[in-house]
Amino acid sequence: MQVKAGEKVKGQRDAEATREAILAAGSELFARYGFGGTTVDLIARRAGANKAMISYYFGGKEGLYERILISTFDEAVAGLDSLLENARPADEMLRAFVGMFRELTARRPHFPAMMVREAMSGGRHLTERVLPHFLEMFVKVRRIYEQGIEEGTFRPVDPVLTHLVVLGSLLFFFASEPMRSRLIADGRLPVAEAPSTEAFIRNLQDLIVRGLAAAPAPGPDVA
Amino acid sequence: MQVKAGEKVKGQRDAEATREAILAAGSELFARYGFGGTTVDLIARRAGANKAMISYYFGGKEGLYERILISTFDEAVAGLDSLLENARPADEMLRAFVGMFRELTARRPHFPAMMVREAMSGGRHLTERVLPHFLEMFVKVRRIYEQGIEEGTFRPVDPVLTHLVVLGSLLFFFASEPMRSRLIADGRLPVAEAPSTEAFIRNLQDLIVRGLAAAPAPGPDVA
DNA sequence: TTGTATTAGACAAACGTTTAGTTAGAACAC
DNA sequence: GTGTTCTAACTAAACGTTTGTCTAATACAA
Repeated sequence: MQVKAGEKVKGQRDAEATREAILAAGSELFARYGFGGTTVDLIARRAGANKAMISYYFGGKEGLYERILISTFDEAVAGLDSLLENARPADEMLRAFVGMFRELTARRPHFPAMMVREAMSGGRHLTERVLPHFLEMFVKVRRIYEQGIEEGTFRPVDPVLTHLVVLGSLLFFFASEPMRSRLIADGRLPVAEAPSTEAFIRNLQDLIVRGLAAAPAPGPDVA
Repeated sequence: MQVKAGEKVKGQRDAEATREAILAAGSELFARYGFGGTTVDLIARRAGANKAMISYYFGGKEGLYERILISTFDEAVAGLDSLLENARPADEMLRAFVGMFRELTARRPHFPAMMVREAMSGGRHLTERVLPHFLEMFVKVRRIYEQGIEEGTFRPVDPVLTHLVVLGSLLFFFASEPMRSRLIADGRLPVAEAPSTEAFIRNLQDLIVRGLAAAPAPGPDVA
């Protein structure tokens, strides 16, 4: 992708490209197999680099993992910030949040699995440097639900519990993509191709907004 | 828990108890840290057994993992079967499914994390012996949505996409328990104690049934 | 004694990291 | 330009550790 040139004196072939290749390979493998389920050897091979380069550039396997975690979560926080800038009715905000999440995963396909893994392990690798970014994300979304209840758009539900439903749906859908594509490739599922991401997103948006509605039922469109 | 006694000749102290202890320790650690993130040494220590016992009883680490997977999924299938025996309106069935899932996790606390891990890895350990049980589960739940649409209780939604929302919510809620309890223990969350499971289940049931309703809005009770 | 249960230790393979050395571009002197 | 020096980029090999499994010996109930 984008290589910051000129900034540093280039030693040999393409320093930044190697870094990026390692980051990409690491993201993919860590997301899929977890920290313990991946070897630096495999990461290096997929990146087309020598495995010593991982220590050289990132200070080791742990350093690489943490770097990937931070940059991934940071991007999520940035997406949320731009979303919350201009206030709108809560139901629109909620739809926008789901849409934003979808765009985020288009740029960072491994964000959901990384987040789920951290959630399951109790944040084994969520160091003091990452945790604040992580928590920030949670607090910000919560405001959407509280606003919806205040303005009367939503029923008086528990914001935290409701957010867990939305977030869980999104995370699981994207994180479980490997399973779906494997089952479909093996012909073990009755469908010919994977469900479209767009259809899932629309389905979730409608389901949640309808489920939260204080009034009988709104409805921009029915799927 | 329950020890099947008398079935086999007991050699020394308590053969079955050792097996059970290993199974329990393995379930907990595999669920939390994954297959690669756990060592047989740790499992053995937590089970109070010698690590050679894992090979002795289960044919090694992989054998133990697979055994845990199978028995866990089998219990889920059994729970579903008993649920689908007596037909009721689809919205009731859906509430019952969510409730059944909750009871299942009470008996098998590590089922959600195990399932999520398999989904993320593309079923790395889902061998030919486990897969059928896994798929059976999916097909059975799908019927609930199809029935609801047929009988007019639900809007005409995509059954697979909708099920992904429900399942994802449930799996993530239970699988992410380690993260929540850690954050609360560290005082990093504004709440004093973890949200109650019952509250989450009720919240999800109401949200989904309302979100799927064809008619304006039913509602046994509002949380 | 017989057979199951259990253990400590040995073992090779796999792993992450370090090291020593090589390559090649850039900077400088002339 | 030419030659020299310097340094970042990179590699292959080695290292020490960890890991899962296997072995030989032991404990004990039947």
